[in-house]
Amino acid sequence: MAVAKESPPVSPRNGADQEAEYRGQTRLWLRLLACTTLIEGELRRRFREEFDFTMPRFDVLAQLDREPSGLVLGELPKRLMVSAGNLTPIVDRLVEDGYITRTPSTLDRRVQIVCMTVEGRKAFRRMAKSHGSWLAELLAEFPAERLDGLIGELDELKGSVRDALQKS
Amino acid sequence: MAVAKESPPVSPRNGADQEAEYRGQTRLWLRLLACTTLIEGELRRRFREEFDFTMPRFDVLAQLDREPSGLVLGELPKRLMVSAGNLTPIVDRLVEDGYITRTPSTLDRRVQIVCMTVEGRKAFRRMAKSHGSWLAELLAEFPAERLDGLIGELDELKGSVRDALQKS
DNA sequence: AGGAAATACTTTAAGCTTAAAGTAATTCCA
DNA sequence: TGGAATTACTTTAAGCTTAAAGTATTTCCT
Repeated sequence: MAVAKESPPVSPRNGADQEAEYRGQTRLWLRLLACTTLIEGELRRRFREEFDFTMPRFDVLAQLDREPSGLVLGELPKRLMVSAGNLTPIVDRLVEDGYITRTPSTLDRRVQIVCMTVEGRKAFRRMAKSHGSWLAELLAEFPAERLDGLIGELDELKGSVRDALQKS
Repeated sequence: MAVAKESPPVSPRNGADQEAEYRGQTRLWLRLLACTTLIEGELRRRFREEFDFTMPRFDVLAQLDREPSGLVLGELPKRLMVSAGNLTPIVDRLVEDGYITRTPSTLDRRVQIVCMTVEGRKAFRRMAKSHGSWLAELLAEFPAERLDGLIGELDELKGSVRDALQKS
């Protein structure tokens, strides 16, 4: 839509030509999605089988692991790129299960501080180690010397998409 | 885990060394996930706003678009890499809404054939066109001449992961 | 001061997702 | 032939996810 609008073709194009215009981008998207789905499914399966845990819960712990003094609850949706409402029940359960604490701020009664417990940190370290080795296993056949190159490309891709989103 | 088992280090390693061993793979995974999440969120938002539709529904139609004579229902979970139970309510609703038909096979009463309707095909074409141009827009800043290279890398990555999964 | 706007978070409704268990039909094979 | 195993699909329970609406608190501004 925006493409056709922003750079109108000199001559009218038929459906096939238009399709050809964005085939590369569509193919890239499908590959990206396939890779992510494949890896995510396997990671989820292993988290469940080995630790009876879910990835969203792990992701929350991973954020808190980097913040010894805890984090304002509202930071989590931003960092994890999920909605705020999403986190409420996930944090609820992590508190229930003793992995984290949720403390109302004394300065602003709307704000809550979440912080990993000692047990939470221990559990996270254990799971993080497995998580890393699972990834190393799953990606073992991909040439290690090309990892950084691919990471760089994906970084650029992410930047491009962010820029495009800013504009729209 | 498997890495440590399959190629035991000559000398014992401390935690930091172990972590370094798979940091590249972890970073790659996080980039991959970030790119996918970013794009997927935007596509979902646009599907909802423009067409009041969801991506899983679109994915089903995309599969059926390539099969003029329909598809055995059981093929969908395989192609879309989702569970069978997942598709039941999605297909239910696509049938309800008139996008597809679901016909019991006369040869095997366990089997159902799903097939796009004329209206479904029309709706799909319209959405697919937008889908493509959205992707072109979102990826517009990424150098077009490097698309194929990245696609190739992701293809290889996918193959590597598939191989690793086969082994495990 | 005191009302409007903004902020932080929760709740709700709808839909996606999976694993596991369940149902019905078919095939396999002894 | 007739029971066991397999296959195709559905159902269920639990959890993730979002958008939108709701609540409580704070800030901003007149």
